[in-house]
Amino acid sequence: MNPDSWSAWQPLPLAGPAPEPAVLAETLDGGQAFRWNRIEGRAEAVLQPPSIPGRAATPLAAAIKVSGADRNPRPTSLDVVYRGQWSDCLAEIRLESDRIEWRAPAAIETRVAAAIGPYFAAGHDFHALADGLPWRSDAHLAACLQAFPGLRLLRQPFGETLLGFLCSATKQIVQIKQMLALLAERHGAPVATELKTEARGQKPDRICLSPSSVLCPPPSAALPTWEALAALPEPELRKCLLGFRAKFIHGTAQFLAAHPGWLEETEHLPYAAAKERLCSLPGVGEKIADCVLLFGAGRLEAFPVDVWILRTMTERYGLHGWKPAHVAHFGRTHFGPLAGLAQQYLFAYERRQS
DNA sequence: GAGCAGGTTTCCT
DNA sequence: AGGAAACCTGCT
Repeated sequence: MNPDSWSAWQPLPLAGPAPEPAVLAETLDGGQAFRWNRIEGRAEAVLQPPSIPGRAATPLAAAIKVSGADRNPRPTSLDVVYRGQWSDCLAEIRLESDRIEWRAPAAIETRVAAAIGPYFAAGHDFHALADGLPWRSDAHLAACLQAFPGLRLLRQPFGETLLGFLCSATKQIVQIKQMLALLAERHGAPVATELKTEARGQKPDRICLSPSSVLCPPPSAALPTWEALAALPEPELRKCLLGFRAKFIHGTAQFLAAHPGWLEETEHLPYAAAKERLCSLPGVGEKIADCVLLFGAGRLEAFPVDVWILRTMTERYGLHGWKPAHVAHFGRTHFGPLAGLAQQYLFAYERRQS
């Protein structure tokens, strides 16, 4: 077996409807997670355009599609591949017409196979869950649900989610991704060193980051553990573009190092208790705590209020002049125990508008 | 070159 | 309690 190779593509069975490309993009790269990047479509994908049911691909149509793909970077569904990482896993995801497929470096395939289902909360049918939201009496919510069919919440590793959102204060997604990539590259453990061999020997995939990116090589290191972060002096952290967040991350790392097991206990506490504990960490307020619990602990009652949600609730729900804390309370009572799921749809919708 | 960005903390009234 | 200002830094 060649350790440099990738496993075969295999289906990722997710409960609920398959997302369309834009919805998959929103799920992986829309602010829940910061470690997914769209990579260039592969030759194999371009040469095998999907046969769309009901629209048989004539040779001419196929030829047009292929030549069009050559000139035009706009991807067809099979061209779209995302590469992402979490804990000590690295995987690629692509969208078939009716399902999601994944693959991993062959050397870590077993590990990824065991972890990818939980990461995607594969057993949760979010579409069915969303039916329990008050969309029947809330026209805007109904529009948001309809606009993003197949949108999912991820269930990321708790500690990594905390790190990601500690980086998020007044930063855009691209910049957060840069910080985390830098942290991983400089202070994280390599995930699949075999890949580096492959990347050197063959043509590496291009990483697509919106602005001219700091990140040319595809990331292949895990994020640093909190233990590793605790061993770093704060100036070292500042070198990773963290700015004033470095102090918070340093402080949190010191606290966690002094309280073994604290993070894992927090992860399994009920929502209110977990949130209270998270908010006691330096740099963690209500918003970040809710994000960590929603995206890193599966607490669907968490209702993070960021500027997008604030805008939504102000403009579309008429809550002019409300403070974030009041908006959060309104959201939890109006949307109920799945408020966090509603939040994700509202968030995606609002972002698309601008 | 000034202003701003998916937030929290601190310092005010 | 509630409302500014400060905190870093890279990008437009």
